[in-house]
Amino acid sequence: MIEPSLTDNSEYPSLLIVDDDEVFCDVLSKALTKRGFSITCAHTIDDALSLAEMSTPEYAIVDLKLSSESGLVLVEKLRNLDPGTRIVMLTGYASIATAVEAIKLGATHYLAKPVDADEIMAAFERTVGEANIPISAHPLSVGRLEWEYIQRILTENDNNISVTARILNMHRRTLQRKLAKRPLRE
Amino acid sequence: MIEPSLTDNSEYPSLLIVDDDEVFCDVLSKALTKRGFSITCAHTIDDALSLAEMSTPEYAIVDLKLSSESGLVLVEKLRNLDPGTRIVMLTGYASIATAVEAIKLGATHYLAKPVDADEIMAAFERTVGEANIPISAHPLSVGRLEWEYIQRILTENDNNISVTARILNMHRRTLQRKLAKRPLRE
DNA sequence: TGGCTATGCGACAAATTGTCTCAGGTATAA
DNA sequence: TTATACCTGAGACAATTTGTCGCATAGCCA
Repeated sequence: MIEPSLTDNSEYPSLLIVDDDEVFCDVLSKALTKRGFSITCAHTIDDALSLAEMSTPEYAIVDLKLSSESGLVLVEKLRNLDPGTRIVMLTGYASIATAVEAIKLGATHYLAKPVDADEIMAAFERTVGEANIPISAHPLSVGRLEWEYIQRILTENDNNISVTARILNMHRRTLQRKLAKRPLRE
Repeated sequence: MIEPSLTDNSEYPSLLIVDDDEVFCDVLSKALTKRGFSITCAHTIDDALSLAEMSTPEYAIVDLKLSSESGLVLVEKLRNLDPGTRIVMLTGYASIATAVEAIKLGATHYLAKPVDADEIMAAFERTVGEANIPISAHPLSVGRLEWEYIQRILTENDNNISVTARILNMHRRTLQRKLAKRPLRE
């Protein structure tokens, strides 16, 4: 569903939110409007593209897991439309593999849900280097390691679950279930 | 310690390995020499820079956690010396935040240890989008990966099972049982 | 000796996997 | 169009693996 903002021609910077979770879009939309953005929401890649082609947004927030297709392709297309667009990729299924891919495709930043509006704002502002990232003292938990590894093989194989399961010598049903679960925090 | 390769002027592509773990450097060095690279190793950022300034490497493998400083600054500097250098960042303490930063600084890829030489090779080759050519020989099965990882953390902690279990966020009883089982092949 | 921690292992419940099975989807070749 | 060959999500149920407790033993240190 396309929901053009009522303040399209405003002086406020335009920001496109793309997420299939409508509730999430609404909440985020309100929070960012209050912070001075002119918000537009889209719930599918096609809608997002239509909107962006009409008027390329200055900022964009894209969810990685959009129904069928990956939000990654949208990042690439938005970038092609306007290399100046600042894009933050958001996802509840964060992994190093997709983060690497997102940044290489031109995303400005990559954040794991849950996030709040302030973190997103900070992500838009940030430039390389000025962040002093603590090198985590602790190694990944085995569960997390497994998640990262699976994600890596999965992206290397075009997100083909069957192939990945075979490569990993793991039952497809099991892979399905692991992927359905959110990655454990930490 | 600076260890210039004996085949500096060879026809082989030059590859600089920067990791403070000497054993790891040696092992990796041998594996990559066999694959046709002219390897040089450095264990500190300063050494790495000295070497790179003398002759910028075509490829580089940089560990994130180098003694005091972060390997991230090295990525940036190597890139400044020669934007064409392909850099893979490696780390036993992977996190999404550092992965994002590494890629933004110009790293070609970011991998969590344990990795094998083939995976690193694949990372060098890969470019955005065209990703999936690697009929990677045989990535480790998740079970095998877990075993390798557990062994590493275990030795890093003096073979203390209780401590390792806590770090890995895994029940001690479970770790006991996993260790009791022999490592599954493949 | 008491306090603290590590270790091995038995037992049972809780959770995760392996298997099998269906019911679509999506290509491609005949 | 039909056939063939994949891929995918999901239900159901048994087989395994984990999480949890508990307990006895052992080393260390004040």
